[in-house]
Amino acid sequence: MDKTRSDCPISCSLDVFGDKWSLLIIRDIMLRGKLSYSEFLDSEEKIATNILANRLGVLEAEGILTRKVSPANKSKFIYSLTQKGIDLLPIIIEIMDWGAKYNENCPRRELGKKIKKDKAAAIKEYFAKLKKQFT
Amino acid sequence: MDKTRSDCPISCSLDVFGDKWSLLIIRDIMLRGKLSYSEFLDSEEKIATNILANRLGVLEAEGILTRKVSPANKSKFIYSLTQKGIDLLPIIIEIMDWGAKYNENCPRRELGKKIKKDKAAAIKEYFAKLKKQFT
DNA sequence: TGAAAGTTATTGTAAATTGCAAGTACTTTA
DNA sequence: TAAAGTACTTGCAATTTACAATAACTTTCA
Repeated sequence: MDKTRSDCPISCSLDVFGDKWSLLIIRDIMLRGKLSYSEFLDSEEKIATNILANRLGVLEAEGILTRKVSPANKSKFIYSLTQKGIDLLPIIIEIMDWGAKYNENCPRRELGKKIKKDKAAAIKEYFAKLKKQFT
Repeated sequence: MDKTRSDCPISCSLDVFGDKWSLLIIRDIMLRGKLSYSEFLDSEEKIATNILANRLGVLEAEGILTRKVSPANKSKFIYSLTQKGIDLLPIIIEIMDWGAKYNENCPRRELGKKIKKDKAAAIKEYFAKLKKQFT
């Protein structure tokens, strides 16, 4: 991080992921099983390649994700969430819940329905899933 | 809203408040008792006047806050949270908690400590407080 | 072996957004 | 009636973003 605007934890968090793209990358790796640059690139929101490369660099520099060369394909990187990245789950869940509640045209899918039914249980379930997958 | 990038609830939410400033305005009105343009303007992060005016307009257009002329001063507006705005509380809380956890230099204040002790109770307490204040 | 395809970027240019300083229109206060 | 306060708007420079093209590298396949 270059500079923080204040010592408020909300402000410091927004300094890291307060933009239209960072949390969508986190969503893709956290909830949609995407692990590589090309998978992130073909999401429906159509992120530009330079923005994607920039955000992956920032998120890696912030210790939210890490990358290593794919064993199956040495020209490819596999991205993983760190614990700091996994801990973004409740934020993602709350944003998803709010968005689904207030947008007619945003259907709740599997996770969205679980959240509506029992948010705490859904968070717990996905925390366990992510911990198993990434650590 | 002009256009949404997709029908994903996370993407739709970020279309509304996915920037470095919107949630700081929400923080100010939600947690710091700020109610007017000039109060928002003198927060420590130093938002520019044109950005503030633009974000207040967007947040009002999205139905997250409303404004009415101040009874005490007819040249002044008083901003209030709608239910849609109050429902941003869990997002704010989770972002605050994550930021405090991962930033050495972000001390937990009163609410931060409550969150760490019992997040669900803190959210419940503040929901009640906001409901009383704004509805 | 060598051409084609796939992956993770970088570069260039135009458009959009943001930051900063100044000014405006109106109201309240002294 | 002058001064201060409030909620903006405007102009301009700097930064960020979008979009297209290209590069460097690896793997696949004929």
